[in-house]
Amino acid sequence: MINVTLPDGSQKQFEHAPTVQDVAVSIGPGLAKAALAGKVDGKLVDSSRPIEHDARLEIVTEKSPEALEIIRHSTAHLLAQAVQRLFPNAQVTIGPVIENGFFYDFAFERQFTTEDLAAIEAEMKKIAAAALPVSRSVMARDEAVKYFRAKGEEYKAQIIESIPANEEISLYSQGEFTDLCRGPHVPNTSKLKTFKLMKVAGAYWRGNSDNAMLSRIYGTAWLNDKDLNAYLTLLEEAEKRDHRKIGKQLDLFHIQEEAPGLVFWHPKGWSIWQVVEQYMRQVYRDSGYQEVRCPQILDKSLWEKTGHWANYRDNMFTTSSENRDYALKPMNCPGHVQIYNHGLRSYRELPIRYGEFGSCHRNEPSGALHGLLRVRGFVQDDGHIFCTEGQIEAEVVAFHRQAMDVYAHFGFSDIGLKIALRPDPRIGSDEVWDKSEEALRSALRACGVEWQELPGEGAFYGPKIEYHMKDSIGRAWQVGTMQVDFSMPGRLGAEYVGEDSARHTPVMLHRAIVGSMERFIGILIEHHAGAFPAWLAPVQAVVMNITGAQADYVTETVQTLVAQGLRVEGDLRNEKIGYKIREHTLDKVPYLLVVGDREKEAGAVALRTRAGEDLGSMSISAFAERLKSECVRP
RNA sequence: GCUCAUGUAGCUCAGUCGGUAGAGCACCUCCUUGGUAAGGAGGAGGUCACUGGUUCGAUUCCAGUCGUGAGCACCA
Repeated sequence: MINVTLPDGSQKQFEHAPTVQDVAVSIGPGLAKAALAGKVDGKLVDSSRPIEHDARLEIVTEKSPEALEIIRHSTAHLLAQAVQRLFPNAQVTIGPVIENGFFYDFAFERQFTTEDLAAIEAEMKKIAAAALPVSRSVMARDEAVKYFRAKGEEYKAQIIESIPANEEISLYSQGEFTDLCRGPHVPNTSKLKTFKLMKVAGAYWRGNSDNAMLSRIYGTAWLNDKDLNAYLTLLEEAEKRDHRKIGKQLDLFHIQEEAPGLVFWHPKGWSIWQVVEQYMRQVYRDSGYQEVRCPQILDKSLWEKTGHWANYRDNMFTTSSENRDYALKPMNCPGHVQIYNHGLRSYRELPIRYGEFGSCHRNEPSGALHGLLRVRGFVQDDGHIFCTEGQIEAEVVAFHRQAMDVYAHFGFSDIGLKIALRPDPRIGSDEVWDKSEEALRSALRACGVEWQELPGEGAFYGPKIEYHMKDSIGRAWQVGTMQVDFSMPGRLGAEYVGEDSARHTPVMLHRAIVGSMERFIGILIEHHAGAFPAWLAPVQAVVMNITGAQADYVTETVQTLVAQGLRVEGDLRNEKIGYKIREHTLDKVPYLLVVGDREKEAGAVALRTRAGEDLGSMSISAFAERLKSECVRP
């Protein structure tokens, strides 16, 4: 007798071990039809799995949170089956579920192309329509290796060989197709209704660039068409916001062939940059930093001391002159240490905080470049704090609060915190790492916030807090960072005289709030879709005349507003007012000021927002006050 | 860096099964002075990314280089 307890607490008895499906049938035909899988004592299993002892059971249907993952996983198998039907020589490798979908990597004599996708997708639809039952079987490991090798599936055999010999290997079959898989899967292929193949790409076998390049097919799968369409709409929305596209449309910046990964800032883009930089400069002042400026190019010997020359030379741009080798700085910290070292420091001076808008160059691999988001030349709002161990926590807490204020001011309220812990190749003893990691934890604890920990993700010289901010369409971007470094000050000979009149090595904190200015502005562009709030907008208002009769008045009005520090332009072109409004609306100028005889007469402007809202007529000074009030720092 | 795709006027794109190219917008000139998302007419503008090869002839086909895009790898 098997006792099955359902989520509502009710119990059902069965003579012999029932399958999940049997239990569903016993509850009702609707549930029987909807069952995708089961959760037996909290463990996900196939609906065909027998329940052999008393257990709690939850029937997984489309309404369950686990449903999507099961469907996506099964759709990955569907993809593999379709590919092998159309391309019998293609070997299967792995096909996991990822955010919003799945992929499957194949080893094939050529890469798949976009043209192949349509045929593959059609075959998938055919298999789904055939409602092939999906069945699970178990095999001993070595037997499974032989089985796949006999089928010519070398990659699959390798995967299985890496599984411990005593472990049970489960296989899933649908029609002629069998794949190694943990499962669970849907009971038959007709449960897979809403999917779409998205793109093809190369991917290294086992994620290692020394290995063969496989052909990867990405797909997405959802419970219904509505969800699929919502996802596709989101992708379209993201594409519309692409900062490379908007940067071109709004004439903010460009990148050209002669300078890959390096940005030419146009007047309007530089205007945004200046607003951000001046704001961050004020943040430096407000939080006790002294702004400094260091050379771009430094002798090789310095990079040897820091360890860069040995470990990161490939990523540094180098140059030479008169038999000396130099490198363009990839980071600002060594420079700041030189300033710190220029004089004998006392414990009384600590903490010393230096801030720089530090221009850095890193020779990123060409394939990594991406608009403003991944560049070879960039400017960081980079600061370094030299302090004692005892001062770390207070400094981290102060930084955290400041950073959160800045993000809020830029319109980001959802910030995720992560602590990246010791990586494998690293410098410094475990004791120092324990101390550093704990310092970050206790600082965040003092701030009363939650964080996630990422083992192995820290920098080689110390752990770091990462700030990830979510934008208006829910994408998270890593921006700020706070890193504890017990190593570099010692390597570069930084010291201070302590209370005991002996020399000590200070701790160094590396910190940035916006991170790279280029990247941050790219994120701002995408977050606002180019419609910047007035305080950031390159042009805050355009004054336009209806006929030539108001030209002088427009010029005067522009001068009045510009004199007050507002970014205002006039549009005196011989065009109809509708044309000018359309154009500046598309340029996403926050305020459009229309001037006809009536306004000229009254010394006023007629105000319209880029959203098309008519704010009526107001005096020039009233408008100036309105705009200024929007630009005030909190 | 790797795989695949891609590179035509300032922008967005068409086109040439090999005979040196076309649209819309933008730009310039003229007409129009019009009250809230495109008034009209005309004009100018391209060594079709670069370098080689095949060919009577290449922007078109082939190879390489560079850039860009999507992934992968990388991101101190």
